[in-house]
Amino acid sequence: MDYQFKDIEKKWQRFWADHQTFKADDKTTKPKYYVLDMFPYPSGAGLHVGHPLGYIASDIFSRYKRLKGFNVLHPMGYDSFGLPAEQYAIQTGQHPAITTEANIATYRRQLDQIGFSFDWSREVRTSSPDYYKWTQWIFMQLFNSWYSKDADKAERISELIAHFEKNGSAGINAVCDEEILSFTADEWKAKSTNEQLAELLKYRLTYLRESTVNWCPALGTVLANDEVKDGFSERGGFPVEQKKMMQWSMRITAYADRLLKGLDTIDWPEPLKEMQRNWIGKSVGALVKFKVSPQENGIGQDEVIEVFTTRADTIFGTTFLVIAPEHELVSTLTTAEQKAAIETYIAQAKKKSELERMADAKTVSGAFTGSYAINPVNGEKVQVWIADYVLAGYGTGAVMAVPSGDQRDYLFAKQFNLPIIPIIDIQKIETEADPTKEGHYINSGFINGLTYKEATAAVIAKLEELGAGKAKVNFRMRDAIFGRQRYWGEPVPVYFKDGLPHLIKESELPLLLPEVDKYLPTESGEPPLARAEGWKYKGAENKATYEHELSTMPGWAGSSWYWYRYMDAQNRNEFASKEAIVYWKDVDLYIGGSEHATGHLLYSRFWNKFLKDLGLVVEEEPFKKLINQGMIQGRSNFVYRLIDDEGKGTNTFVSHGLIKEHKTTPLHVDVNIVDNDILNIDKFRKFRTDFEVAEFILENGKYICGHEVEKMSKSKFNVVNPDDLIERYGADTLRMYEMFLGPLEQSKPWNTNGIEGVFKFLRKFWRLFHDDAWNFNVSTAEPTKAELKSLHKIIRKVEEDIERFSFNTSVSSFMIAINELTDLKCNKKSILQDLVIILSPYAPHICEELWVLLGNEAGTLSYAPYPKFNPQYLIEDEYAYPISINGKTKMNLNISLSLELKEIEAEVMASAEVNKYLDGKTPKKVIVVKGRIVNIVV
RNA sequence: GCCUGGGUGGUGGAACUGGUAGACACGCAGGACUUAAAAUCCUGUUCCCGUCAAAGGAGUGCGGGUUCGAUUCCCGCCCCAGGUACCA
Repeated sequence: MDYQFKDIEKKWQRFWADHQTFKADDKTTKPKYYVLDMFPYPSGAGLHVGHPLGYIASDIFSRYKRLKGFNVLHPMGYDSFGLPAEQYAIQTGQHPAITTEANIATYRRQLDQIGFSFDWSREVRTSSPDYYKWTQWIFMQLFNSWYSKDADKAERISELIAHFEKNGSAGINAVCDEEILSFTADEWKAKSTNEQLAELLKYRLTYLRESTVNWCPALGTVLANDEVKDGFSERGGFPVEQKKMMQWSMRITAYADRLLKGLDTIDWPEPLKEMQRNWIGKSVGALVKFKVSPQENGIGQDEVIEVFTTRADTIFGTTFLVIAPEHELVSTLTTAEQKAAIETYIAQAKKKSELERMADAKTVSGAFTGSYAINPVNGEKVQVWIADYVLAGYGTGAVMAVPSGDQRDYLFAKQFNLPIIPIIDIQKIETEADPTKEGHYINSGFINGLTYKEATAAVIAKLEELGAGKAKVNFRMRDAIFGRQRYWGEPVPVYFKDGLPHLIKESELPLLLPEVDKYLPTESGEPPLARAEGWKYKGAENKATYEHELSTMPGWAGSSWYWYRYMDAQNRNEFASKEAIVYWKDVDLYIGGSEHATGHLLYSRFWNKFLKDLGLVVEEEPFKKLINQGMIQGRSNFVYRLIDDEGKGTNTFVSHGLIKEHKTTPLHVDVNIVDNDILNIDKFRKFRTDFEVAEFILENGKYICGHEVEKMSKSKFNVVNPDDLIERYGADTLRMYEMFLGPLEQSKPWNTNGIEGVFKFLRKFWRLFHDDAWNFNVSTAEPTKAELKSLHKIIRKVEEDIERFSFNTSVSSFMIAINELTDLKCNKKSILQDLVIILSPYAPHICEELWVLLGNEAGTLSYAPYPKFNPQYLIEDEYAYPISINGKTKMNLNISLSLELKEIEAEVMASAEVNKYLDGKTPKKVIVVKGRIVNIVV
C-alpha cells in the first residue's frame, strides 16, 4: 500500500494511549532522564505552529534517550490560571473553569495528533484544587520561614521564636524589613501575642508590605510594568495611576547572591544567564555620606546626602553631587534664588516618559539647587544638582559625580562648566571620561600613589573610621509582589484577625476558590473575591467571623514548582513523595522560550532553593540544562487592490510584480488560501463576500501575493494552525518539517514552502520497503559495503546532531541517506531495520508501522536499542583531494589515504593536470593537509 | 544609549576545531510518462562574461588586517531582531 499517513498515525496514537507506552517508571535500574517543556497556557485560540516547535524537539530528545536505555520522564500539563480566561468571564459571565476546561480539551486533541510521547498519567493543571492545594501549602512554608544570613539559608520561624525567647533579638542576622525592633528575651515575652506576630511578619519570607503598584481603576486590577504603556493599560488603553497598597511580597532578595552564584553551575545559554545577572544587578561598592553645607539662613544644618558608588576609589575626583528630581531633600536644598529654575526642571522631568529619556541619552539636562555638600575625605564643598539621569528608585537616588571617570558626569560637567579633576596618573580626559583602574592615584590625598585595589580598601577604611560611610553590596532586584486583585488565581491561605494575617490550618487545604456573581472588583474597589457571599473563615470558634485574604496569587505561583508535581502527580499527602524526589532529583533538559528569562525562570530557581533549605528537595538548581527555542513569526500575504482616479478602492487586484505600474493599496489575505505566494483565486472569491466578483491583473496567468514578516496574529490572517497541515501531510511530516526549518534556537518566520519536500522524503522512505506495486518487500540478503556505509554515516550523524540539539541538520542527513539507499535500490532488512530505529524519534508513526511490517512486536520500537556506530564501514582508502592554487580550488585529485605528506606532494606535482595550471612556474611552497587539502603557492 | 543574538543564492538553510562556500529542501526552467491533469521520474539552477562547452572573473552586510588558505580569527563601520535599568 502507498504511504497512508492518516490510518497509520491514528492507529499508533491509539496504541500508545491504550498501552501506556510512555508511562515513566518510578522503580527501575535504568538511569533517569527528565525532559521538561514549558507547559502552555490554554488560550481560546488553540495551539499554533509556534507551540510545537519546542515540544517536538523535546519529544525527539525523549524518544532518543529511551532508545539509549534511559528511564525518561516526559510530562505535560497546563498553566491554567490566567487573565485571558478571566477577561472572557467578565465579558460573557461564563465561569473561567468552564472555558479553561474546554480550551484544555482542544489543546489535548491538538497535542495528541502530533504524536508526542508524553506520560499523560502525570498531567497537572495549576487551576485544579488537587494541584493548587500544594501551591498554597508552599506559600504557608514561606510564611513560616525566615532567612538566616549566618546559615545562609531559610529556617523555620519556630527557631526564630525560640531564639527570641532565649536571647531576644541579639545575635540574629536575618534578611528582613529595615525597621525591626531590638529587644531582650524578657521584653519579647512581655509583648502581647499580636505585638509578637507583627514583629515576626518583618522576618517571614512572604510578608505584607505597602508597595506602590500600577493601579488601573477601569480594570480594577494591578498591572505589571510591561502591561503599562505610556501611562495607559496595554489592554483596553485605560489610565493607570500609582497607588499604595498592602500587598503580599516574596523575599526573593534574600536569595540574590545564591541566584547569582547558581548561574555558574548550570548549563544554560549564556545570554539568558546574562539577563538574569543583569536583573539581579549586584554591584559591590560603598555608601558615602556627604554632609550638607548649611545655607546662610541655617537651612540644611543637619542634613546628609547618602550616595552609593561602585568606585569609592574615585572619591577625590568628586566635583559635584547629583540627586534625582524626586529626591526627598530637593525642596530643603533648593535656595530661594534657585527655586524657579528647580521647579521648572522638575515639571519638565515629570513630563518625560522613560522612552523619551532613553532616546534622549545625548542631551544633558539638570539644575543647580544652590546648596553645597562637603566631601568627607577632604572637606571640599561641592555643588548639589538635580538631573533626571539619576533615578530615585536605584541605590539612594543620589550620586557623587566624578567627571574624570564617568562619561555621563563628564558630559554634565562640560555642559554646566563644572570642574574636572584627573585622579589617576595615566588617565586621558581631554575629550571624554576615562574609567580606567590601571595606574596610580594623583590629586587624591591619602591614596596618592596607590593602585586601584589598595585605594578602594583605604578609602572604605577611612570612611568607616570617620563614620561617613561603609562598604555595601547593592542589588537592583526587588522583592516580588505576590498579590493580584483578580479572581482566576490561587486563593491565599490566610485570614485576618485584629488586622494581622494568620494561616489557615493545613488540614483545611485546599482553600477553594469561592463562587462569585461577577468576576469584577466590588464598587468600593475590593478584589472580586470580596463578592463571594458568606466566604468567611470560621476559625476555632467555628463561626463565620474572620475575613479571608481577598487577593489571589500571581500567574507565576503555580509554575514555580510544577516540575516536582510531575514526579508524583497523584500524591494526596505530599506535593511529591520523598522517594520520587530523590529518584528524579531535577530536570535534565528544559526547553522553552527566552521570554521567561527573568520571570518564571528566576522565581522557579528561588522557590527551588527555598524548598531545598527546608530539606524538601535535594538539588540547589532545578534545571540542569536549558535550551531556548526561537520565536516563530508569522509570514503575512498581501493582495493589492487597485485604486481608481478618485482614490477609491476598486474590486480589481494587481499581482505583486505589477504593482509599480498601478496605484494600489495592500490588504492582508489569509495565508491559508495562498500557496507559495500564489493566490488561489477560487478560494479568494469565497474569502469575503465583496470579493466574489473580484477581477485580477495577473502575471504569467498567476496572481502573485506580496509578503511581510510580522507577529503571528488572527487580525493579520497569518496564523497557521497545525491541524490543517496534519490533515494534509500528517504528523510525521509536520514534526520533521518544524525541525527542518532551521536551528531550534533561532527565531524565524513560519512558512510552509518546504513542507512538500519533507513529505516526499517520507514517501520515499516508505517506498524503500515496497516494490513498484506497493507490496511490502524486504530482502534478508547480506548488505553491500556501500549500503553499510550509508547506514553508519547516518547513525553517527544523527547521534552527534541530537546531542548538540541540531535537529535541522539531521533531517537533511536523513534525506541524503534515503537518496543514497534509493539509488542503491537497497531493501535489505538489516539496513532498513536500523534506519527505522534512528528515524523513529523524528517520525514515530511511520516507523512503528514499518517496525511491525519488518516482523517485530508492536510497541517494542520505543525501547529498542539504538544501533551502534561502527567506524569500520566508513574507512576510505582514497580521497579526492581538492587542489588549490593560491587558495583557489582548481580541481580534485584522487590520492590514496595511506600516503604520507611527501608522497602526496610528489603525486600532485607529477600530475599533468596540475602542471597545466602551473604553466611552467615553480611553486614557492606546497601545503599538504592529510585527508583535507593541497594548496600550491606560486 | 547599553546588553545579547543575527546578516550566506529567488527562499529556508548547510559548511562542527581556519581547509572544496552554497549540502539538503523549496521555488523556477526544460524534458520524460499521460488523451489531459495530478502524481512520479530525469536534467539544469550563486552572479558576471562567454553561442553550447571549455576557460576566466567576482562572491558569505561593508571597509581593512592576520594567514599558504577566512563564512569561521582580529580591528572599524552599517543594517535587522530581541532585551533593557542613563544602575552610579
